[in-house]
Amino acid sequence: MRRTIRDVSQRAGVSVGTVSNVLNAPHLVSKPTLSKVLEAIEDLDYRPNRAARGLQARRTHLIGYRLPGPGVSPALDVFLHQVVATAASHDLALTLFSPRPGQDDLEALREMVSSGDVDGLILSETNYGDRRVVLLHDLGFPFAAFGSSDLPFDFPWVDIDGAHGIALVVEHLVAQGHDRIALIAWPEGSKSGDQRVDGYHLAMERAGLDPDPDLLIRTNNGFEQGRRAAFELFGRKPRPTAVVTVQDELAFGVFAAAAEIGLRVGDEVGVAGFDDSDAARLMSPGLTSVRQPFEQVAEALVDLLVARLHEPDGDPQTVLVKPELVIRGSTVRTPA
Amino acid sequence: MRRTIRDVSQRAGVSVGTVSNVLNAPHLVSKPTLSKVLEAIEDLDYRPNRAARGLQARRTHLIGYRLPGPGVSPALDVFLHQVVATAASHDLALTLFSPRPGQDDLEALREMVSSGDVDGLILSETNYGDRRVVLLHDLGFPFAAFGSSDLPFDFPWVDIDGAHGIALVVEHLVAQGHDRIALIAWPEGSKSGDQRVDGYHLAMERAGLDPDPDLLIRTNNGFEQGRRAAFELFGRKPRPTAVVTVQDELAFGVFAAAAEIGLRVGDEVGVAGFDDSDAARLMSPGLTSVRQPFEQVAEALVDLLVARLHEPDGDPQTVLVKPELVIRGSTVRTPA
DNA sequence: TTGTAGGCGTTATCAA
DNA sequence: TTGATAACGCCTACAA
Repeated sequence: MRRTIRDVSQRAGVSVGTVSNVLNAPHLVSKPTLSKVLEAIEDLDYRPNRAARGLQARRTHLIGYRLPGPGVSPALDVFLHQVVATAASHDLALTLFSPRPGQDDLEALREMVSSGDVDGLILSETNYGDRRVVLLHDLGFPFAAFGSSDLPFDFPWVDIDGAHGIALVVEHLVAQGHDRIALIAWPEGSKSGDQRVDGYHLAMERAGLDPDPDLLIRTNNGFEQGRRAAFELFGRKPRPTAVVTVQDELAFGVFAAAAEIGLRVGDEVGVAGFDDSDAARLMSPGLTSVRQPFEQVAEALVDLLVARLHEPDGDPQTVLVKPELVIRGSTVRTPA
Repeated sequence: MRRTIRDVSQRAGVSVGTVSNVLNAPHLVSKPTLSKVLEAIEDLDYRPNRAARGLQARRTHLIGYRLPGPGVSPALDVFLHQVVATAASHDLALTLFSPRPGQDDLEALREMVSSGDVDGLILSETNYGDRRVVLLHDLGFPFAAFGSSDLPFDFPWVDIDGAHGIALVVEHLVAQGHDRIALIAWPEGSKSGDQRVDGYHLAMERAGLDPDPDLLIRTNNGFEQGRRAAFELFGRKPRPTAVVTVQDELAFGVFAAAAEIGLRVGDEVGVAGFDDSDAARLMSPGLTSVRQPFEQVAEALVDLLVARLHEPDGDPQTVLVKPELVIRGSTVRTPA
């Protein structure tokens, strides 16, 4: 049974205004009235109606998240869980949306904004010159983005330091005695991809290693892509001693290529990935990989958005979180 | 800029009621008025405010989904995507929730219901005697459940025919010439787990094979659990020729045990899983597994819920979808 | 400290 | 076919 504030007021023998005050400004209410009203609320299992509250306050207490396409986002469950939890702690609920068939991303966004269905938005997979960010910025609509960009204005974002992640991998490999370290990366033009390549170059340089351009291959995500790239790399003379990839699935392609050539992963060639997917843990040998702290990202995104909601004109904050290296058999030689 | 229905009515030179009719009952409006109003809507980029609409109609146009804990639900991205898309086609948006820390599932549910924040709910991981289902049924609140149960009343659910899935696996193995087929299943007491065991028994019987109780091991999810169970099974005399599991990760544990013993998966022992996870595809050999059609489930769940919303007292519908066998190297002998 | 009244944006009702 | 008006449930003034 759904109760209204009026039901409560009648049961407690007070006016609706007083009940409202109990909820929103308890310090204005006398002790006895307070407890009387609280009891009535309890008895009736009353909760304020969000729609009505939102209508009056021009706030929906809802934030929106543009759901990425299937297969795009590793650990979506972890991420969403933390977004929901953090949002709840701010008395906010999360609603998901994605463009309707035939509708483009910007239109979908514009619709979210003009319908007033949400107080703010969380974007992910931000990229160079991201038009969604430009749109929301121009409209002055509160948002926070997962991923930085290269736009001529500041906006609130949270990013994972991919350069640091790849650098951790390279450092680890160097410590293992590797000196011909190859990289399988994405084609140029994605912010997160380029960050990872930068991290590779930086770490190679710091280790005093010459980053041979022949050891950098660019390709899209995928097992087969990784396999093909690995064959190419294994054909180079001298052969790379280790292959780093910007995504786990690429690394599994490298596993396959190594097996076909008869190279033992771990002992004869080091292989590392990025994402710390389930498969990385389950594979044999396990795949050394970079774990992205999605919980932290989720929490930071909501916090940044909430800050925006409260102070739309404050300076946009940004957060860069450091990923973590998970070392497994694929980069470690088994003792003889 | 957020516009109201009043802005539109003024621009079009009609009353707000007429604008509302254009939106909700266009057949009541004359052609010229209609186009005048539509133009004004277009010009102002007007969208009705969901909160206000919901307040008046006692409908929020929001449905809620209880987010399962991280790691529980394979292919959450696929599932959510389809839920969002199907919901959108019914003019419904999806909102996620999960119990606050310290709050139990039933309380969270009760809160969703009494706040009136959502029109209906989608539950997942339904089990025997599911108290959430009982609660919502007793309250008469619209919902649809992913997973059937054993309750003394009917309710709308969608389930994947796990018995059929495991039966497909067994039939496939029999066709490959296997006759000692073991099963690693979950402990008794879960509906979906017991379904899968039933499917095993049924298919064994149909194949004229004696289901040796020594070849059925019950354990919880996990790599290590699968590995231990496999060691036990491989100790039986005569040794099973194939091991079926009710979850992929268990199967990878079997892979590991086989490798340690020196048994070649595929050639010397057949192994099959359930879920068709990414890892199943990426492993070498690939893991034969049962693919669950989560898109279909998602679509059916929303459709069932919508039916409920429109006709709360109709007979609850149920949908049982058939999973699909994906055959990979783990159950196929490589030709010599 | 408590009560009353107006309005948030929409839809439904009823009269014109 | 259209327009005026009263809800829907809540919060914020302001009055008592």
